[in-house]
Amino acid sequence: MADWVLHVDMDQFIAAVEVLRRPELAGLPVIVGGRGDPTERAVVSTASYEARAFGIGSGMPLKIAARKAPEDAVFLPVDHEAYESASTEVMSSLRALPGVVLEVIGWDECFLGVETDDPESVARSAQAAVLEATGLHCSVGIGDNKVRAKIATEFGKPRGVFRLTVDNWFEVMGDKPTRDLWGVGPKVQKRLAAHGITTVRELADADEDQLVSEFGPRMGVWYHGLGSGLGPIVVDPTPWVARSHSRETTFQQNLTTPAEILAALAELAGHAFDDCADEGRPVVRVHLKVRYAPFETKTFGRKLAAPTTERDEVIAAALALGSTLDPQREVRLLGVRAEMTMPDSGDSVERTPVRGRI
DNA sequence: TCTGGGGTCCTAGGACCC
DNA sequence: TCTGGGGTCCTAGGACCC
Repeated sequence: MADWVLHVDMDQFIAAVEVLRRPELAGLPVIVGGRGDPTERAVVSTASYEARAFGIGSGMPLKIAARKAPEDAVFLPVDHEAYESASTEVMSSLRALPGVVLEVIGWDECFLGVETDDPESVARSAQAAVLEATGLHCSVGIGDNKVRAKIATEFGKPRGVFRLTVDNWFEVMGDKPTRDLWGVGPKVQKRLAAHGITTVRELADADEDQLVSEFGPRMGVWYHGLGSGLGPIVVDPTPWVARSHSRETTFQQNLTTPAEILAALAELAGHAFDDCADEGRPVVRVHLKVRYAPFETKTFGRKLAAPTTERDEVIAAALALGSTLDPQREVRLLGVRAEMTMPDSGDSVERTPVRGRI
């Protein structure tokens, strides 16, 4: 028996949840984002496969999506609670599978660790369990580590299963652009290309010292290994613990006066503090994010003199940071992040340098 | 043509200490 | 007249993910 990593990813999760509770939307282009008003400043969270056929995708401004969408397209507001509860059902149905360890990595995806000689059979059981419990479909990637399992899923979509291991890695991925690797975005793709590295195979064959001098000791080694599909194998069921909470808002009309900006900051800081307080942990640091119109973003923060559980102190810290903003410029987005103390847990966990939850 | 909101982690460089 | 070298902490910024 061998150890396998399965990556379970829901198909068009948010759109599927919406269609499930409104069966009359089945087969229509469904676009979920913002408050569901395509004339507002907001972006697409998820588009159904029918909408994707018109070139609409996640992250696209709703205004653009509206232009591409056909007459019968349906725009819906984001309903976090509905997706949260669907997500919980999905995860519990998977956790109930015999012999699996589950690590949640997002609303609609997770890793399963399992020891078996027939990972495809486990994958099919996972799909059946999720469908039975929720009426939703998912795809499953099978790998000999997390990186390969995660990438395999894309080849399984929709509703399929795909296996990617050291044996077929280069055959499947060798000629693909580096951008197809998990953790390589547009910027890193460009910096790699500047070194003559454009494909996965070229990344694997690259000189590691050169990558280290370009990206630093950690990321250089990580990217080099990524070319060969190397990655961690341990699936960690420990519940995820937030390190910080933030609130941000894009204003439909830009803010123009210091008074408006300070009022908005105080409100956001209060919400961010409350999110931390709900976890019973003090705030150690406050960050500000500001997007000046039209589109220049600045972030900066300050460590507090001491960890605090006082709401007023966190708001005061945010306002103090806010007083450094340029009063001459219009503000289109403000965000406040509150970082919390970490619970004592012997912080020796080895992390994967892929940003976001893992 | 217009670009959300919620997160995490890495790196460079300055400050400061010995 | 020439200003080390190592370590740690902090801040700002960048990049990526869902």
